[in-house]
Amino acid sequence: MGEVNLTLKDGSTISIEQGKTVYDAAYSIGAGLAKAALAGSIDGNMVDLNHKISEDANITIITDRSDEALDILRHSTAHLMAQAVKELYPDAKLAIGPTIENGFYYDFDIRKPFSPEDFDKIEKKMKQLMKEDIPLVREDISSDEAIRLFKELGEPYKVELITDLGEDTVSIYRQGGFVDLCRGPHISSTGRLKVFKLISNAGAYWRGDEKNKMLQRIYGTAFFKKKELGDYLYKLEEAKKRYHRKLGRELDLFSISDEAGAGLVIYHPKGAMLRHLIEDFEKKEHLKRGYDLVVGPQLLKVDMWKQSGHFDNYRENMYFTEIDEQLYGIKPMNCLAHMLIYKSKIRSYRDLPKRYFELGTVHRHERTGVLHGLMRVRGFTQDDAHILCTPEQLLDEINGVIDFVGYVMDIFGFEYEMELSTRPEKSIGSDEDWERATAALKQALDDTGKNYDINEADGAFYGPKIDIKLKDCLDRKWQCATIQCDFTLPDRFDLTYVASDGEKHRPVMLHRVILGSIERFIGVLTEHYAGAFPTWLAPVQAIVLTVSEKYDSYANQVYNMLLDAGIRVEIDTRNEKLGYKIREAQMMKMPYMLVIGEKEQTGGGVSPRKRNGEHLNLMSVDETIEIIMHDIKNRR
RNA sequence: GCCGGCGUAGCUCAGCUGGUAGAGCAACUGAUUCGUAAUCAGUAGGUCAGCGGUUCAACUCCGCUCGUCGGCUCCA
Repeated sequence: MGEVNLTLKDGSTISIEQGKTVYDAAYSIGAGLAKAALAGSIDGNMVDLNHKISEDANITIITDRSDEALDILRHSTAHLMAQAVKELYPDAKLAIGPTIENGFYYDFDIRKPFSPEDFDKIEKKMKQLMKEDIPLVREDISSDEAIRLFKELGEPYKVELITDLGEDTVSIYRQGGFVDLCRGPHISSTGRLKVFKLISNAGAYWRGDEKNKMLQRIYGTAFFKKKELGDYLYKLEEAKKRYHRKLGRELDLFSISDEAGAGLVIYHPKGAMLRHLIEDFEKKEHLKRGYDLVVGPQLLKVDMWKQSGHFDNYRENMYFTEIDEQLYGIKPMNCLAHMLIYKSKIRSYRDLPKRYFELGTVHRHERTGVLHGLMRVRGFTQDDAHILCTPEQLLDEINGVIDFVGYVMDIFGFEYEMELSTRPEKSIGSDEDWERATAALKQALDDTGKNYDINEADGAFYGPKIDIKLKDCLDRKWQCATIQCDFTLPDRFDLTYVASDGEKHRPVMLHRVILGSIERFIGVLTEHYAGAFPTWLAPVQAIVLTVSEKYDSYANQVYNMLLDAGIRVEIDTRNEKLGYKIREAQMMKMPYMLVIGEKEQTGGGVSPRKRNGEHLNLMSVDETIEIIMHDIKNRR
């Protein structure tokens, strides 16, 4: 046996006997490292500790401090859980068990769904298996052999996976009597899995297809240290305090009432004010960018929905109503009226682009299980626009929208992710159209210099799109802005413009929203600010608080001065102690509390207290107004 | 739509294995006139989500419906 040379991350090299393992390599660097080692990486490929090294390579030892370590730990914990489940419920069939952002899950086909009481049993079993310190052993075997093995074990899902992989060989991992198909790598034995917790269970379709059988999924998480798990669970608890429905009730912004119907939002005065402020902001920003404000009707005759294709493709999601023996569809999208506006005149290339903007309220019949607070509702208002332009103008228009999104998200302080979705299997339009539009979207994304993901085959059936997603308090992503190319509508409605050649041409259409749905945006925004809206957006910007009734008259003067200055102000002259009033205003997350007592009355001013607890000294009312106006002007 | 959890006063929650409801806060009334996150006392408030079933008896058990939460699928 010869020696092999291994190059470490820092560029130094070591040599070990050929056929020795990654663990041996780690040991030769240091006993401490060997002890901490979880796995290794050979020329960029992740491998187990007992992987035998056969030739010269670059090697990295993965310890719990490596970025990949948590993934390995969680993946192994998923196996541990699966082993526990199989021992407790031998009938359960294994499906898949990957790691996800904050943990892992494993899907099982099992007659009786899991309930939270089962979690204790499973966790207990996992702890027991952990104590047994069972080694996880990798084996590379031929696919045929693997299929035979899993057939014997009665694991049809694994057989299906291996068959679909179509590889000559696959790797399996054994831990005691438990066997799983897995790419690896894994930690070397179950004894190293100490900190884990099962979080929730849920149904999940096999391979994500609702035509397939529903499997039972258990979500869990794992960490290296108990404290990390504790921190994670604490973070989840804290996040729940920012949940927009809770804040919506506490701040009296909105409600969703059983009586009115699921998924229908009722805005209370403060929520309606917030919405008004956002809409007002949007109208101004759109006008600045050459959009025209338009308004379409709430329902249109069914013939129009047939012409647009909605009746064929979107009927399940639409509400209909019959009046005078005429069927009408309540709009689920705003595009139709915009088509009619375009068609109301002959358009020249000189008129283009046309940008029609509408704060359009739409209704969609969403399936009951998908409704979710303000994030997913049945009636919502989009900041919708349809841009009709020549093919040559397309790129500029897309760039304009992306800039617009960036500008707006910056004002609200959002980080966002962008995704490009390309042509799906079921789609219409010519290859050239798709290519040109996809290229334009991609070009525009590249021009931003920002990262973006590509979702292959995830575009709309009528065109490719860019989606922009924001995160909620639990880091779940919600699509807000979207920019979609549409090849069907200009065609179906026979939209044309006269080009310089005097001939009629088909315009290109862009469908886009910036905030998406105002409802969803308010939901995300509420969680983003934890309800403490910046002064320019706060439904109530300041509240005048009196120390006692003796100062009511002066306090009312101050209140009127702020009102005259255009500040959204309230006054609290109730017969309560100052501390009580402060507490209440604080819980309502009001940006400015203006205290008025003896000192202020004689001095002719106010003592402002800011939401963050900061006291400002006695100052004149004018000065206070100036400070608040400064916040508003700077959108703080 | 599917899988699982939950649904008790406006809010947060008690209510053991069935014997027909309780607290704190909020609300209302009264007293207190009070300086930066809760003054004290009293009063009122619930067809226990709805409907049906089992039972002498159901908030407690069963079924269905509605709503909601966590997921899956779908989507702004």
